[in-house]
Amino acid sequence: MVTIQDVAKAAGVSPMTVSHVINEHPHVKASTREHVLEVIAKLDYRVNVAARNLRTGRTNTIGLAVPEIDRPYYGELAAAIIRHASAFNLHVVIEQTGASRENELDALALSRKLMYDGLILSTVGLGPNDADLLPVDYPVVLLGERIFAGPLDHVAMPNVDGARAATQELIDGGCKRIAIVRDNNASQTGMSSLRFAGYLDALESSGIPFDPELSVHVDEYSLASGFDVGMRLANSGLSFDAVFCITDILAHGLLRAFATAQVAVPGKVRVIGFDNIEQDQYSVPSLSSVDPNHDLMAKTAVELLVSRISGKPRTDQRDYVGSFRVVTRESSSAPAP
Amino acid sequence: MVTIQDVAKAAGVSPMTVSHVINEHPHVKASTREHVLEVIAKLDYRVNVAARNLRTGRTNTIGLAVPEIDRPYYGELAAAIIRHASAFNLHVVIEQTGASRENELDALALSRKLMYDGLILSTVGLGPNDADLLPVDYPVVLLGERIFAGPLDHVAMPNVDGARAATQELIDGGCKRIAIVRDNNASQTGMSSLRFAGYLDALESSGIPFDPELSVHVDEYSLASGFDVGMRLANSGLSFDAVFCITDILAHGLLRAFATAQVAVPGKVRVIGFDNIEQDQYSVPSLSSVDPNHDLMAKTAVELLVSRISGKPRTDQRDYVGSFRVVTRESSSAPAP
DNA sequence: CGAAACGATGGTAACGATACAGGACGTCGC
DNA sequence: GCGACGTCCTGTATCGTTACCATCGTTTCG
Repeated sequence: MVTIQDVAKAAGVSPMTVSHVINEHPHVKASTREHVLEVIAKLDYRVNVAARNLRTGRTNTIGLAVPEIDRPYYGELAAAIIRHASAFNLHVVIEQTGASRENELDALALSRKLMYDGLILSTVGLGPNDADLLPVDYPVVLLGERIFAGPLDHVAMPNVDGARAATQELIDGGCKRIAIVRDNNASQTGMSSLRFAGYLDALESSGIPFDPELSVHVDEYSLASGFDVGMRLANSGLSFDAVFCITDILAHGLLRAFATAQVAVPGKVRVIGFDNIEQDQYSVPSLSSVDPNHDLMAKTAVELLVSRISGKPRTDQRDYVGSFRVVTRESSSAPAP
Repeated sequence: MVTIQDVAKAAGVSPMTVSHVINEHPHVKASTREHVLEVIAKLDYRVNVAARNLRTGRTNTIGLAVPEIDRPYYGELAAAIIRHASAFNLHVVIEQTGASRENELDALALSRKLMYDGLILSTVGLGPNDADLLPVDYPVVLLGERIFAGPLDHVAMPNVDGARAATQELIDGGCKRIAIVRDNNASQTGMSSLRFAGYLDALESSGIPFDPELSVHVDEYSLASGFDVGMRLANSGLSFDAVFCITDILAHGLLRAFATAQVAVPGKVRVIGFDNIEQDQYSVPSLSSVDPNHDLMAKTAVELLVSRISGKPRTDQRDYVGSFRVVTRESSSAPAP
């Protein structure tokens, strides 16, 4: 392996000068720089990142812990985060936590092994009781719900407002019996509860009573669960004229179930989701949704993390709650005559 | 920061003993181990990964370079690779190359900076002329086409056979005018050409003449392109009774276009894709596809890479070509009476 | 009973880069 | 003419860990 020493020797300068050239420090004569660069090219020298990391105490790498990277929502988020991180010369390591509490904590532990300069953690499994386990002295940005009282930076979706607007969209379409599909996590702080709260809000302000029978539950956010719940609803004998799925992936599973069960959407039942994943535009029918502006969330999270990494003191814990807009598509529109 | 020295001092042993404990070396008395572990826990000591990397020359991290992580195919692949890599205690850094040649080369360069122990490279942008740029002395597994003559390990999909089988599925369904949607990359070695070859094969062995008008092209593999091409086909006035899309993502865009243009699938036109992404089961209509067994490919790629990393000489460059099966769903089945 | 083998521990020297401090030289201002 | 400052370059001392080898008991076995 060719080291910085070898380059220095071959170029007739000190290792420090080579280092200065590599790191684009000023105060290196143009001719020297050229020459060193030539030698670097000739010897095919590559910096040893491990050595640099050890010396500088930085890795230029951040961790991104998400439940599963093959869910479209997280895929799109990860893509955006990687893109924004690369603007700061940061690499991104993806940890799949499978929404398990242990794995989320593992990701944190890794960060603190100095493997990452910081961590963006999409919490799903952690609960309020885990607040103590979170490091205060380490750059972490939580993406998702504000579960903790602790002083951590936080980028959240407009869950309550978005869900209220989604429900309102259905109400505005004349629907009165609006089912909601959510997960059965009892936590009061999770996404599910927040979106449920928005749904209740919207019902209440329109004077529509909430029917507990119309709140149906899934175990996980997947197409398969959405399909199951769609089938259950279709065959339940319940009367309903709309469904709000708290994530798009559930909605797509449910749409498929309704197609199979011959429940016309939007003819008989209107459907709306949340997340505005790309697929929404291309399903049959296309899916109305709440667009939380992934890209901006990703950008915000990265910037927040970068500012922590570069040493901003944690005195001012910051919360960012994104904006949203409702995107109306076929699934919640009046059917063509 | 608490170092191994601090632990050693506090435990009354040498740093080496602590190191042995951490790395689970044998020949440490159980009581000593216990005690050291206690001290580690008490001091909240964490290994400094950078120092370890420097000393051992390994990072326990591999790179995965894919065009875009938010495409379902790559998302599913990445999820599988991360899962399999973690069985070897390897972390995965994802680089998005955007299918550009430069970025693919960059990913390689990073690897050689010893940032990664090895690289799984999903080539799309590189061409046969770039063979020289590929390192022979570095663990790399190519995922995708065998573009290079060079001695690199390689995990490929059964492109030709899979495409032949997909086309045959349509022929078996009685179709005679079968369109193909592929990209307009002229390279003879790329996925597009291979799948096209399989398509031609199938036509020929059934004595169906190939009509160049039925070969339509896209710029990229995306829902949007699939939609465009679907619209173009629907409005082209061409007569066709089936479409083979060389990736599922194109097929889903196309299905949506056909829904919009009121081209009945499978009633009027049958459609089949390639990749068998999860979404295929849940679209309306559900999409027939060729399943290349992602998970096995991911497993193979990781294992191949691991064997190179652990020093197997590169004398026996290995090619692995996966198996496949055709999954028949609504889009290529006789419509319900 | 002595030699060999083994189990448990520790000393030393890197791994390859950069932080820091400082030296040599030239230029500028007054 | 002389100090002050800026430019360009270099020597030294680590960063925290593990590889390698040595050491010292203790056990085993012929």
